[in-house]
Amino acid sequence: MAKDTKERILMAALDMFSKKGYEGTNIRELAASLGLVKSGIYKHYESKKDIWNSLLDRMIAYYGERFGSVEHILPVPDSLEDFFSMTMRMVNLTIHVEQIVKTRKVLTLEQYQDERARDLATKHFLTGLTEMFGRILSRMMEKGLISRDDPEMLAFAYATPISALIHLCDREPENTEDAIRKIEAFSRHFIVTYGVK
Amino acid sequence: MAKDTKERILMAALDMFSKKGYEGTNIRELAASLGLVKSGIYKHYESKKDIWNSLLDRMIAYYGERFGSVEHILPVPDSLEDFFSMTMRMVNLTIHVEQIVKTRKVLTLEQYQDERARDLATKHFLTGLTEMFGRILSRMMEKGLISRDDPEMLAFAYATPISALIHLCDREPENTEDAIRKIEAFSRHFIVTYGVK
DNA sequence: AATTATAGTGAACAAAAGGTCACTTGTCAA
DNA sequence: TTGACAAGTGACCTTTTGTTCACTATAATT
Repeated sequence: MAKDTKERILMAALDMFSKKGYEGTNIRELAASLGLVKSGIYKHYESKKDIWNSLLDRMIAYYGERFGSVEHILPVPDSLEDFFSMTMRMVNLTIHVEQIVKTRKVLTLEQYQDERARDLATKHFLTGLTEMFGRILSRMMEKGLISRDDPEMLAFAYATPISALIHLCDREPENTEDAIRKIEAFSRHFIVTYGVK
Repeated sequence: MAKDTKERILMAALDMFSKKGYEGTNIRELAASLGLVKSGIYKHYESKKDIWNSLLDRMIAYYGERFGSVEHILPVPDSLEDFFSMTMRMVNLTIHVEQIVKTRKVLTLEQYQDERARDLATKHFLTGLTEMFGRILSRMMEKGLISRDDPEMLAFAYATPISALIHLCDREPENTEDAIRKIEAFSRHFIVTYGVK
């Protein structure tokens, strides 16, 4: 009689939704993966949709924690090398933390069905990363590390190729190492192009 | 008693799959959207999976036609302005031709379920565009329009931001105009950065 | 004109889906 | 010790799902 069953259901749902999508997920299997029977689920959630909405609530809240409070520890790199390694640290995190990977997959699968998923997808895949790099690059320009340019445009040009390769890792996990090397190469190329020597 | 029912089923399936995904699509609705009853479908396809596989066959064949035969009319721009307008023409096509949009959506939704969809997704979203721009940029470097650099890297840096905004249009069609303006701005910025004045 | 293949219908079916409910069991408070 | 409550079970219900099949009507073939 675990008290954390409600939480475990949410995590199992994230797992199944990220693999089979909302429609492809069935409650029996979900319950079985937790070692209980389907009716047990309904002691914690009213319906399948309720699980879904709770999961989305969670994802939105989590996203707000990490990216929402913008100035939430924003270490400005003090060298181009620092900028590079900071990028790679972030990339490795985003690629290897299971929960983040699953979140991206779920948003990918449900973006056309659920409006909140749609909005969160845009943040995750586009505006979030871009805004973050926008602030960083802007500071780096002030510091003279990056040549003066439109920081938003540079951030977009930096974030989206990286995002594309992160998506590739989600789709083809067996090619993760290749993708990471490509991100490294891209980052270095970006620094050569826009960095101040 | 239309002879082209088989074809119409495929197009209706593309439409529904792109909206609701494979699992979310049901045969009754699919049949109804064509003005016939569900059992009629089975006169043309053995099963739902058969429809899906036929659709994938079609998408793969179509992709091969457009991108596969690489040198299939590859007009090399003879000015930077030409490169820009060529980009925008391609973008407008890819964003506004319904069938292409639906194909992207289907691949997005089924990329984790079906291996062929997965492979095609990578081509559509990443390698296809990149290879194409790689060839173009390589020629432009030879012509002295673009500064000498790694053409593959430049192509990647050019294709993926555009691809990200195409995805945005699929997700948020109401923001299509904004996205197109952003692509224009990005393309111009790219040309300023790498173009030879 | 007779026949045959093709396209489509409607009823029926088995399996799987989400969900409900009466019931048991273990935990904690009074 | 007792009572209340939360957590979990198993049987059951309804709907929806993909699929089949006997049958009809039309178009093409002999």
